[in-house]
Amino acid sequence: MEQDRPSRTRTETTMFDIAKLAGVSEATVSRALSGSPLIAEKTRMRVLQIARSANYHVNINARSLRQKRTRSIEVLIPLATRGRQHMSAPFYLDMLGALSDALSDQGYDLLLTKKAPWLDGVEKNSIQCGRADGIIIMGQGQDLEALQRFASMYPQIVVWGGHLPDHNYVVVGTDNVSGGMMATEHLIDVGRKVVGFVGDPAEPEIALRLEGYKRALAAAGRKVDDGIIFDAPFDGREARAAAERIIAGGVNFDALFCASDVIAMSTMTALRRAGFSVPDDVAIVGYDDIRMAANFDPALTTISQQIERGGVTMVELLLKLIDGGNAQTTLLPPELIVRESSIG
Amino acid sequence: MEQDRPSRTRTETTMFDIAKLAGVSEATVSRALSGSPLIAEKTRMRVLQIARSANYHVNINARSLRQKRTRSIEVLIPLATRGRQHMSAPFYLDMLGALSDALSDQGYDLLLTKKAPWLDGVEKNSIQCGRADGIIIMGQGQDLEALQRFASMYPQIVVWGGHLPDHNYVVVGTDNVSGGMMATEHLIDVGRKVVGFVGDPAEPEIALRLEGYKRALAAAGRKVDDGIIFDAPFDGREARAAAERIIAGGVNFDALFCASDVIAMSTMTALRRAGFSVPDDVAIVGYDDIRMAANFDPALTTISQQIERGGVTMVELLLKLIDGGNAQTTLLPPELIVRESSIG
DNA sequence: CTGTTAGCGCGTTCAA
DNA sequence: TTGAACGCGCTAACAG
Repeated sequence: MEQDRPSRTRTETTMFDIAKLAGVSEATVSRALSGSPLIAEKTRMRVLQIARSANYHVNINARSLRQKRTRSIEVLIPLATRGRQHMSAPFYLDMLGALSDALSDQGYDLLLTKKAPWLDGVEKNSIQCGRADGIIIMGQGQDLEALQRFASMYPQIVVWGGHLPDHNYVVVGTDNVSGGMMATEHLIDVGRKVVGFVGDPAEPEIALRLEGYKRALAAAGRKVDDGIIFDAPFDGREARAAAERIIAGGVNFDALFCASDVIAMSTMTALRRAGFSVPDDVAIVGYDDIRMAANFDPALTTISQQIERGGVTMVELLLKLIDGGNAQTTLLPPELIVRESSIG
Repeated sequence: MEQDRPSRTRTETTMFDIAKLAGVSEATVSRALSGSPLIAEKTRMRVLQIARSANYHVNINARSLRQKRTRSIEVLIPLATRGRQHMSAPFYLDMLGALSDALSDQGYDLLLTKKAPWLDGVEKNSIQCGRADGIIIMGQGQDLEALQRFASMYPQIVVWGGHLPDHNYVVVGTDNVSGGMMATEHLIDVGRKVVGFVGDPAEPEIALRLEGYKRALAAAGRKVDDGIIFDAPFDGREARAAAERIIAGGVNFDALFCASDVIAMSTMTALRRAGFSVPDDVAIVGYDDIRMAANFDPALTTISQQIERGGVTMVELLLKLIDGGNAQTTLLPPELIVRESSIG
């Protein structure tokens, strides 16, 4: 009935085999391996010993089917499919590492998917297929309504993103308004007179950073000048070209708050090529604190998001939701990392 | 017996429900949904219609258990757990994107794991647990024997890495020797007199690039000078410090072939800070062609690895192995991308 | 503490 | 072309 695949020589050993070897029932083997208290320590040791020497491993599918729980979590990352990259790809990838650690610490597997599920309606969603117990979504994306619809059907989700009014899902993220304020205040504090902004506010998190920027200006008694708010949408590849366009339009600013480190680095490169010095002519602050930021020249002043803590928090809240508990949207405090690109 | 978790209101609909709704047997529903030819087209349409409107999805665990096939592949990435990062992290992450696309094109899911399994012996290996049908391992790591042992137990693996003699597993990778030669020849061609090397040959791929470097020097009739082969092991964070140490030791070279783009960028930054110009004083060639390479200042000359094609190839070969077929180790040709860091 | 029993949801045989 | 029956490998309930 089942033909062995040619490449697989060994027959799968099953719990039945171990039970026979140990002279006990399958149930006892199951209990021994799952750490149940309902078993004599002596029996457990013997079964464990036999299982190990037979190189036996519990079949995960059977276990998941039986328990109706997969112990795996799907992580959705908004990396574009070919070529084009999300502006904050390095940040998301660092976060992926943090999530991998946090999930593995909790005994969960990580199922990685690049597509945003709400783009396809609810088809192929891994919770309903019984493939995952919950979903972590990196970034709210640009169709907030679709995300709301999705969340209303599948409550076991946690979203990394910005704290918007009236969302029906749990959000974990940095306090972007506060981060935007910190960056802008810092540029004002170091004596800059005309502080511009670079970023695409179509992304909710970026819009909040822009809001922080405006508030900081207002608090300093300065006028918001739309002429130096550069909101042309662009991804990582286009960042450099966009920066060049900005410069070509005239450098009528002496500081820029860039809404991501990738934008900041591209802008710095474009500025230097155009003959401007960073930070002498233009001071720069980025956002994210990606690994490269500290090694750039000049080292990039930026707003750090607590990646590791963010990953741990998302996992913690999601597991709470899966257990039927409540979870609160959580904003982590951003931190200003002063390096060289803003002082001097 | 099974208590519903509080958070899950809706009862899971099963194939039985669809069968009842459609007035057919479960077997018929199964056939309709799996595209079996053993079914009347009219019946299939009706069942499909009903399944869709009931928002029904086949339970993946039950299917996997029955078919002994999970349609998912585990991908192992050598990202360090906390803090320290692998030298070529950006490259591996781009490759992860390519793998995700390639697997999804073939209808496979991607299970992401950071740990190398052979470090733990064969425990927790996802093939044996029935969680994945095969494994893609990014990088051979430094314990080649352990990898060999692992491969001998689980033939369904494909490894990204260097083509070493006598490996018992399928390798996909760039021809690193040839890549190393191209980089070095290029530096010689642009007139550089003293070409050094930076990289840690404990990593097999790096060792092969170093081999290419040496061959190119020999072919040009030059002596290999160990004094300018800098092989201190370091990861992304330490790259900058290492570069500073190299410079502090005296810049008795006018070109460096850096075994990764991350190393190259850190080295360029360190050189510039020490008052040297790139490429005027020291020409630089990197390896990987990560996204940032083109946007650096100066834009980085580098050896491009065909990431997308590499991902597709690995998936293709692995699926062949899983089907019981044969697969050959495959080396893809590297390509020299000339930018600014090496000419001028 | 242990064994027996039942069934998770599905795909595949075999018989009709 | 369809249905009935079975079992994939495991764990939870129940009885002892």
